[in-house]
Amino acid sequence: MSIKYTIPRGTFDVLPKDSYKWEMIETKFRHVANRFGYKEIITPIFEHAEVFERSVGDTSDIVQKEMYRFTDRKGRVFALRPEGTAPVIRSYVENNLGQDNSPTKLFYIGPMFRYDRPQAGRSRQFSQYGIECIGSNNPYYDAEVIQLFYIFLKDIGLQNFSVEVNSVGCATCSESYNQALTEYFTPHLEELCGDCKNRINKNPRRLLDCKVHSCKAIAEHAPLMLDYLDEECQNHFAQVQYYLKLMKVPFVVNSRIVRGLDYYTNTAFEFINNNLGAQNALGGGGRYNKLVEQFGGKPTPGIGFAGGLTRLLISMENENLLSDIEPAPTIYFIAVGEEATLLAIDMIGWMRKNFIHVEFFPDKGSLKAQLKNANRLNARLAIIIGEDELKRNVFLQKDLQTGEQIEFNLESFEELYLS
RNA sequence: GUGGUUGUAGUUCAAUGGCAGAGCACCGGAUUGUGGUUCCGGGUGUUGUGGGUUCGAAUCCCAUCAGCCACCCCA
Repeated sequence: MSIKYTIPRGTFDVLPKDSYKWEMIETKFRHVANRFGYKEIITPIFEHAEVFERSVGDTSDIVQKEMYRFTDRKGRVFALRPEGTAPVIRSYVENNLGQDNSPTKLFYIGPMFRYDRPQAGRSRQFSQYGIECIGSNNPYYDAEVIQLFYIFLKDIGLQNFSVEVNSVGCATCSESYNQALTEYFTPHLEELCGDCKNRINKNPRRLLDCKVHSCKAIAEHAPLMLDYLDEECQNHFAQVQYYLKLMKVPFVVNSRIVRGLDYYTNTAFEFINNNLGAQNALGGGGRYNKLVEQFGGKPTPGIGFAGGLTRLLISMENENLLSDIEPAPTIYFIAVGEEATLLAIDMIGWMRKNFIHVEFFPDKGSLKAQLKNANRLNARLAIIIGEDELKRNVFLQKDLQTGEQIEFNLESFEELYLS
């Protein structure tokens, strides 16, 4: 008896027709990151659960509802990583990466896991690419991080997205702002939705984000974070914008950006693509000046972003950036008869050693079927060797675009294909 | 976690409770050794899964799984 297995909910296989697109995007990202001086870091897919609980915030949805937690044989509690920053900071501190004075620039690409109801652009295992710049509070780096993301998307050819920036302030302005918000919303308490009634004390900032109409109307006139920044934070934000203009990165200030992870301070930003539907964020990030300390390192500022690979692919598909780039073979080899096949195996081995993309299907059937297949694979040339050619010590090379067919001596084979 | 919606061939989709079909793709032939165009032929299926109602279920009912959409959350 055989059982048919199915893939776990909210996951997907990246099939050959798509995997080369993934690879292409990853390669482009690596190139851009390298150009900016970022180096790749690869951390495990699971960590001690505490790594996330303490940094992402133990009241956040990610930790409370969405983390894949498990216990190993010795009772240690681990979690599949729901995001990339915390592991990088853990590694930064654990390995003392901040030795030289300049900021440490790291990037990563890999799968993340969150237990959530699947939807377009949202799955339980998803791939993120991201960078972290650790060791400087210079607003230049805030701008540089945003610039890198921007250049990466432009590099890939994406047109339709916008950059939104905000500042959520440091701990001090954050506190006075939260207070102002609570004061503003409390008189309206009865008009708010149930969720917002709960949120008002826990995290009043979330009320700004609520999609319920009545709440939205009230929130419209709520005090703005930007008005509660202290002088230092105001300055910082102004300089970030100044540098962004200098870098010619178009952006808008959106004072409503509220990041879902607790560790953000000062600069917060999102890259939005409105063709994506409800899950419209291509990526986002911000500054986290207290995070390294939280992990037991000495006080060190940092900033970074993370983007979703699948969402990027969806956006690119929408803008038709992914057609016709599947790699096609240079040569399709056809051998007819046993003796010719033996010779073919030898010749094909030589070609592959010499970096030529050769396709060969010894059991494909008739010459007709073989050529049909060559055509489907979009091969440039076909090499044909049958009994007749073998006798005369030659092989046929057919140009599959023009149909032109030339006969070559077998001896000239290596010389012909060396260039 | 909540609400809505969909599930039929490889794929896109048809089929009043009454023989499960079409386009594309695929395979074979016309041409026994020459592709892309053309012509001829071939349906490749556990109707997501499991129950129930019925003489009879792709169709109605229940459950379940999965996709999609929105909430939520965020990448």
